[in-house]
Amino acid sequence: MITIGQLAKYVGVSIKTIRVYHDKGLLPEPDRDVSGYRRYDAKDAIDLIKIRTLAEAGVPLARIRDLRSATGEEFQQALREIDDELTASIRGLQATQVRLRELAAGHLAPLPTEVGAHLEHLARWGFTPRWVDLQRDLWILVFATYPDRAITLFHDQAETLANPALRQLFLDYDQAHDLDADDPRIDGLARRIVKATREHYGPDELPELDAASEIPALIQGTVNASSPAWRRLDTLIRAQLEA
Amino acid sequence: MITIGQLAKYVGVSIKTIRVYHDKGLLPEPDRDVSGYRRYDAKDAIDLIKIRTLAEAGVPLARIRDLRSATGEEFQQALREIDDELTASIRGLQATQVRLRELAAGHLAPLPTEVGAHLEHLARWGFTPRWVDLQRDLWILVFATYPDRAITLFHDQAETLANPALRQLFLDYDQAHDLDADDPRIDGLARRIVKATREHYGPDELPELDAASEIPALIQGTVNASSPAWRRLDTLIRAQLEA
DNA sequence: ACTTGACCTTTCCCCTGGGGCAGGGTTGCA
DNA sequence: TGCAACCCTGCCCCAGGGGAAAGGTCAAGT
Repeated sequence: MITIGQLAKYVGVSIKTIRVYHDKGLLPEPDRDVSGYRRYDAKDAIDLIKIRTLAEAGVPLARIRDLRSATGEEFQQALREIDDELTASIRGLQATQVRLRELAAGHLAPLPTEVGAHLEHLARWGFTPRWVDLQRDLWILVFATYPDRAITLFHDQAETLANPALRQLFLDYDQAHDLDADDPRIDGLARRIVKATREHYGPDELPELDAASEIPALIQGTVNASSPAWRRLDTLIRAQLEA
Repeated sequence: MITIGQLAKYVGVSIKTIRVYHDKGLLPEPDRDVSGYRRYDAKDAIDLIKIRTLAEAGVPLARIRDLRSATGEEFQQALREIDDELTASIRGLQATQVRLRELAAGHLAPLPTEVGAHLEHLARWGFTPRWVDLQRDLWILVFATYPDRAITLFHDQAETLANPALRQLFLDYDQAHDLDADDPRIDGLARRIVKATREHYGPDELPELDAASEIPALIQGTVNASSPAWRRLDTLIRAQLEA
């Protein structure tokens, strides 16, 4: 009949852990000797080893406790479930490891240099610093979120801005920030943007809308929050494109 | 400038999680709007994504917080360490899975039938119930701990007990339980046991001693605790074998 | 016989990584 | 003007223990 300390050392857990298991009903309290010390036998040791095997598999203590009163068949079934969960969490960790390595491999780099160059272009084309900052935030987010497709999206956007007529639309969008929400010029701008969008993508497919739902609504939220006029512009454009 | 709820949804965490990260200093508290709501920008979003990547790798929040002030080189070094730890914990889970499957495969079966038969033999040979119980505990433990080697050890032991002269030594060990610790018969028994051991294994290798250090000290502890005479016997045998 | 150190007992609060609730204020939309 | 859906802070809860306090017990050495 060994003491709690010997049992703990043998199984490789702390004394505290064994007492916690008693408190939570995982391991029955053994008899005490004359001085009130707990005294354990070999059965307790193998019970404890089983409990630890399950606990190390991530099974919550309450579930291990319930398993104590399970039949053989229920127990086997539970073990299969636990095994599956274990497999899933191993897969999860492996996926995390992949992401960790992507992080290490430099996807923390703020932005490709060509994007930085493009942002400087914007200022020279007459966009406000506010707009440039917004664009920087947008591309950081897009590159963080869709590292593989971001550069394509970026080239597409850069090409659009190389066209002076289209660029003017964006300049007008930028300027609209400070208009009153009910300024009639907003309606005109919305119509022109919708028209250009339809010409660019055809009447059937509107990839920009799809892209916009993937490219974080975060940015549109930012845009809308900072100006009532922009909010109205967004509402008008969406309504006309969906019509 | 988005709200906490939008940020949470975007990154895929709970609002609570973000607030916890503020409290723990992982993510700086952003500015508040006029109504006291936190307002976030894209930088916060990518910071949060980085934090989540590390947190999902099992990195404690305190360590992630410290990483915030690390240089690029320190950060890369930390990532390598985290990667290694992740590999180790995946290995650990896989090992747990193996043990879980052993458990499911029936290593919970108390004891092979031939061991049960052997224990009944012991009683008929004149061993006390106390000795038989001790042997049962021992074999339960050995089969739980070394499932692959236990049956070999058991056959070895059964063979030894089939020899009447050697069996008498164990019977004498059993009987010695109730002697006084300073009874001279204990010294005689110790000498006979040491002699038999040397004859059985030769003078150079003493596999029983090695096995005894692997086969849980738990049992020897139990043995020693239950009788001063047995304790003395153990001490004498060890001293003479090591000499 | 006494001390010493290692062990044991109980109770209590601490930690991490959040979840959930209470009780209140704010915003947007009809 | 109402209502749902936000947001705020503060609080307690969970698992799975760690560690400290304050005391009882045991074996060894002197």
